[in-house]
Amino acid sequence: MSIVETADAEAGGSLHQRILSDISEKILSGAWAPGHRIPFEHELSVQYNCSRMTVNKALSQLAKAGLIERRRRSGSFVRRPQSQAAVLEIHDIRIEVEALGLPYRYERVARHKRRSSAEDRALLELANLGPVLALECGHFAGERPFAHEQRLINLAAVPDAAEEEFLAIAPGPWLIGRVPWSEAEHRIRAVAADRHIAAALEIAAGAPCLVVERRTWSADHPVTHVRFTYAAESHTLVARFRPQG
Amino acid sequence: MSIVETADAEAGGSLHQRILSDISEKILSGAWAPGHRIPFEHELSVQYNCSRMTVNKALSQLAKAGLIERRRRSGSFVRRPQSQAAVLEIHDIRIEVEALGLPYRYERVARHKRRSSAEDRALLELANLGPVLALECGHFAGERPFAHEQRLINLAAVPDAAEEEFLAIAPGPWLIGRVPWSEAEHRIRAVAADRHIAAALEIAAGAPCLVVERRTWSADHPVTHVRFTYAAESHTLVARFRPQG
DNA sequence: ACGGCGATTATGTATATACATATTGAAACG
DNA sequence: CGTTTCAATATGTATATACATAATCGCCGT
Repeated sequence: MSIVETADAEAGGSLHQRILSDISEKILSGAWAPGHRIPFEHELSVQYNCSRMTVNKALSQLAKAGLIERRRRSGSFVRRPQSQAAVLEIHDIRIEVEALGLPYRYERVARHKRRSSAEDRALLELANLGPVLALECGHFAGERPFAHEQRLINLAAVPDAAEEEFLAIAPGPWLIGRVPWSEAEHRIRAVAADRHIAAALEIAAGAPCLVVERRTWSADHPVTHVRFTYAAESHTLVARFRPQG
Repeated sequence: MSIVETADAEAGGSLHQRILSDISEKILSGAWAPGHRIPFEHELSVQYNCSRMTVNKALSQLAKAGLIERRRRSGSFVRRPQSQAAVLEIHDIRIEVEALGLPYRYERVARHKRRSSAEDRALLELANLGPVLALECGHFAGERPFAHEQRLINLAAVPDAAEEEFLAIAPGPWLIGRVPWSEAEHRIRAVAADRHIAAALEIAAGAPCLVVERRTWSADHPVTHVRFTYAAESHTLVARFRPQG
């Protein structure tokens, strides 16, 4: 029967959002097993006391997300989940280089403390204004540049970083242990080297590079955003895993 | 002026689908650069001779897919190519493409059955000689090439594959379910497009591409090696995770 | 000039309605 | 008895309309 009526506390704000999250909760919790037929749009519109269009919006999104399957004239059904979890390990460049048997060298190129620009805040997903530390560093394998690092540190989350020069120690290892991260996000893509990167990596402008960006949070506070750029020949990311667990 | 009127040949079928793919084509092709303001809902509804709701549906999906950003009172803007892609876990291209709200199309380009060459055996980490199936396939998002697939299948491990033409179904989905994999390895790197890849992806030779290679084993037997090549603009891998819970 | 305030505007959500489309199940028919 | 036809039904798409919400612009008064 109707759960709603008074529309008490909820998250999404909008009604279709709420319907969507109610249903996906049922599916993800296992209350509605794969194959289970979801109430018809018409029934849900009565339950939630809304129009069919609103229910349709929610169900369409669930279908696009792959949680349910819709069949005309038959109804909507919970789909079997079909994903495997893979975890990409966080890599420490020194270890990568040394694993290659090459001597590792670190170099701090630049360091600026500043009020966060709009771009900084976008990269960090930082809501409020506040100071950031912008760093630029080189990582070398033997004589050759191995990776170029561009990093932002949210000084509101890590005030100690303001006092550190990062001349002897790279920001990655410095942060680890000092700031326990609770969540991280990697973005991996290929780009053409611009002039700045080309010079830093000693490659031709326009040459393909692998970019790995990582954003890290600690207890919902953005901590750091870092972009590593590797010359194409120098690097391959490897992730090995087994299905499920 | 109105491009539509008679609603000539198109793909998605529905109007909002068509609007969506028109706009994403403009964005993915670079015709509308990041920051570009997209016509207002009102303007598009005039252009396409439809209601604002229909345009809204298309733009909302584009926003959810991350291609555009919508700001009240200001309009909708092309976002920086932090395009979208499912997490590293699922690597089903159809799902990635459909998550963008674009129609997916698959095409088998070539298929050869042959005795494994030395290179084949190296890619598959295959110890003994034996037949392999070499496939080349195209994956499209709307009209644009999204990814190029080059695959080897170890026929000793999957004899059924010798009888399959892979004209209607992509080898990835075909293999899943038929061959339970026990282990997989990903290699991710950036390369410059050679002539073959450039032609397949409709990009310039030498342009940066993201290459994802996956090797899969089932009970210690190599099953398949696949290489997906993406044009740089079209793809960003995203992996988000927590250390434990 | 400066700061506040309301009007304007684009998007966000929801509604009632309409018709299209695919599929099911049952009735009609050879 | 099998097949065809047809109506019922659930989803798919589109429309006109309405009001909410947020952000911007310009006006106004101090």
